[in-house]
Amino acid sequence: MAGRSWAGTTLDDRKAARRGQLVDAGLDLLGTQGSAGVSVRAVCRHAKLTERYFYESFADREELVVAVYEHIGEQARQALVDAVSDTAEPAERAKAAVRAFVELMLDDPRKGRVLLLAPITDPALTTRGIALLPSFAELVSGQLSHGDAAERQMTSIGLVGALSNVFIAYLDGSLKVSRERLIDHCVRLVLGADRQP
Amino acid sequence: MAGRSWAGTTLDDRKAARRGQLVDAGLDLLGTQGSAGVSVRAVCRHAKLTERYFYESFADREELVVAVYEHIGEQARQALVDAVSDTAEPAERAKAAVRAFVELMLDDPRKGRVLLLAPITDPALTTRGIALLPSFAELVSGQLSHGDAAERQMTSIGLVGALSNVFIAYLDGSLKVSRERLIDHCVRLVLGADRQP
DNA sequence: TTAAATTGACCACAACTGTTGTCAGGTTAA
DNA sequence: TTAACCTGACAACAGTTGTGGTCAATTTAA
Repeated sequence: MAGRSWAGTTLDDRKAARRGQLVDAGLDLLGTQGSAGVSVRAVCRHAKLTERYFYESFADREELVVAVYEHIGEQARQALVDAVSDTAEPAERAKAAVRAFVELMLDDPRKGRVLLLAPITDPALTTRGIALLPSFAELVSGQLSHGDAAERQMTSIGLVGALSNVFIAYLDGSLKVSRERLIDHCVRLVLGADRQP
Repeated sequence: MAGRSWAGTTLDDRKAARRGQLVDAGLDLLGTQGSAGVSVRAVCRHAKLTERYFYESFADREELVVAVYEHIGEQARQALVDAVSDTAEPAERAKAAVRAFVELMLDDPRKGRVLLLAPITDPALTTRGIALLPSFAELVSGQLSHGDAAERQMTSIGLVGALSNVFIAYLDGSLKVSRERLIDHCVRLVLGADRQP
């Protein structure tokens, strides 16, 4: 029986808590050491749990990685939606969205690295094409007005690449500019992505 | 004595040939299976040589990876320089450069993946900040006229990111456009990177 | 022919991986 | 207190890794 209380909490609660610890540990490792640092054993050591509990919540190493990525992805999506829902004017919306994204990543760079780097470095994510960023780009830039479908697709892909690279450079310290200038530049990228040649 | 002839060739020659085989094998693995596929043993199996000869030419797994990256980087640089040296008119130069780059990568996608993906996926490259692409961007876009140093740096980083992402999408098949449209779009990206907001 | 140099096939080591299993103890409801 | 359950620490498996070494066979210059 799952509802039976044990040590003050129910079994399901404790199981969920352990799952949370594992995801947190996964975020920590994926966000600092990258894909190679995320082994079942390392995650367990980090979460101070034994392998037993890993396989209680995840079938695979892969499943954990996906869970971490989607966990962060959901946070980012939510942050974007919140930021956008406040304002109606397009330029302001873009600015608010970019600002929300930057703040999410600067307040916790691990999240930025998971979101931007993990999908290209970890096979578990690469294979499945679980790339949330393109959908973010659509969300941010609304609908691009110029060009046909292929044109818009290229523009959107390029925009995501440009933003990612700028963020990454900022995160690893090779781009030294103020937070405000970074945001400004990214806003201009977003707004300028849809111009006639 | 190194000049002594053996089996028709000198020792140094054979050593260099083996080194070449190892680098080729490294390119093959890094360009298809990614960073994780490049282990000393896998490279040796692929090159049909034994570990002994690996350590004859490289101290580390790391050294091999760097050698592969720089090998391809040099090829790309050369292709760019050749393409640019033909024409003087800026727009034509950009077009020629982009075309040369695209052709290099399409004729051998492994090279594209090594050049674009390896520096962010392999720790041996990530750590050392061996990213040739920024210097390529400068070479391609000449000198950006607008903005101060930080502005130009952000623009350049963004441009590289945009191009990389478009290339990558093209390489893995998620972007289905003709070669000509791809080149056109990239040329517009390069030319448009340096416009006033 | 003899002695030296080169080669390739292995083997050894310790460390790590994913995954499953066992087993002694603690905690709780009955 | 007893019996059911939960927990944590391990062990075992077969595999891979980086890095080094050994040893017999081959190839050549002398």
